Amino acid sequence: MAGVRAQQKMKTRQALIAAAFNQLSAEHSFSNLSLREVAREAGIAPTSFYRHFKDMNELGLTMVDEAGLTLRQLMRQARRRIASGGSVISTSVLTFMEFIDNQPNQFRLLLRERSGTSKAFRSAVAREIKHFILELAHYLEGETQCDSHHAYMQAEAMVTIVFTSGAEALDLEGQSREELVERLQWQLRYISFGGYHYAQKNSK
Amino acid sequence: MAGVRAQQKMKTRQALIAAAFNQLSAEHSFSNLSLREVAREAGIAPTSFYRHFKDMNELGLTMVDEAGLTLRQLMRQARRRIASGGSVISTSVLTFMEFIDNQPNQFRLLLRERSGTSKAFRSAVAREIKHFILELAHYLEGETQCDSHHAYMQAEAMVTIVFTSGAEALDLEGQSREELVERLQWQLRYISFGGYHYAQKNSK
DNA sequence: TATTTTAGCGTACACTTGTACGCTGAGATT
DNA sequence: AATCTCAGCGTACAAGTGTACGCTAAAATA
Repeated sequence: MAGVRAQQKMKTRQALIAAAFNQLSAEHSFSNLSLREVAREAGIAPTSFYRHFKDMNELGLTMVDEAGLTLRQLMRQARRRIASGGSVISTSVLTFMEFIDNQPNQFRLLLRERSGTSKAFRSAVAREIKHFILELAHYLEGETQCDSHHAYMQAEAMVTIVFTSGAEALDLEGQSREELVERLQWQLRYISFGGYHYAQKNSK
Repeated sequence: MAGVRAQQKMKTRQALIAAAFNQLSAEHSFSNLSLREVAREAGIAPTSFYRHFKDMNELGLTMVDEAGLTLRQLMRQARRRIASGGSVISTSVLTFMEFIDNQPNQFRLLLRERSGTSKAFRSAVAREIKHFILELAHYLEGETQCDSHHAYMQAEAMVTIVFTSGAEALDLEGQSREELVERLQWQLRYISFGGYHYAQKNSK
């Protein structure tokens, strides 16, 4: 019961996903990908694509899931680093920047399809980002004892800013990138401080 | 010297631009547009397109400029409203939401091409948004006497959040949209308050 | 061992795309 | 009035697209 067959199928399925991610770049978004080119890079005939996915859309949604998974692993990693004594803000930012450097195409997918042309994609990405926000909100709530609604809004604002800065970071290197990170950290402090203030005020 | 000729040319040029904007929608982004379809809607032969633009790219950049212009007019309008006694935050948010309702496709263009597949587009959009940020930063600097670097970072964070909320607003209506606006306003208050605090602290 | 299942292939087809090329006729210029 | 300019057209083509259909061989099942 080795399942030689199923194993091989999984392998080319992964090859398709890998090929698709690989064809994403600064100049190539998901909607630019063609079934035929993806199949070609994965080493199968165009028509064999359908043995794995009904559609390019189905492939894409799978890719969003994969990127979401990476994002969650990232969060866990950041939490570990913070727990072992890192500054919250700079550790989080650093971790996120590593994500962008290591998996730029996963990030690009989330970034672009968040406001892309398919509602299914937009919802899928929104769902992944919401996980991210909720995690952060939960953390903030525990840490600062503010009410949960304020914690959520604070987390949402932070994630928004981190994401957008990530997008800009994709086009930058070296000095100007460090400046970006610096700005981002200040902006997070603004939100943190302001959020703390209003949450306190409101809880009275 | 009526310039009948030039006048007519301008007219079909505008028809092309209008057709292109019209074909943008939630399900259709600029890179999905085809030269032929745009020409068809504008009522000219595909090959006549080249009498006006070298490229679809050139058309697109023109469209970004136009959207940027709208954005600047918007700012002026918001300033007038504030000057005549409106709350800064709620007036700004309201004005921006009007933009999204009135010119959703101009907004979509800026939103998507900001992280799109053409560097030229990304830079063009970034330039327009930078105007927006600088205007706001200037206003904040004058209003709160904080140092200009902090004012800039504050403005940048605000614009980022407003833009992203705008993107979400495109998919929402009624109740949930009002909730979004409510959240957005809180988030802006966070930044405003936090920004004020750090700017003060730093200027000593 | 005989039978069924299925991942992958090749061919074929109907479309759509961008754009090269040369023509025309109505304004502009002289 | 004679000439020039040029916005718009029609034809044509090569390239690329998604996918329907039927085949094959190897793995799975009986």
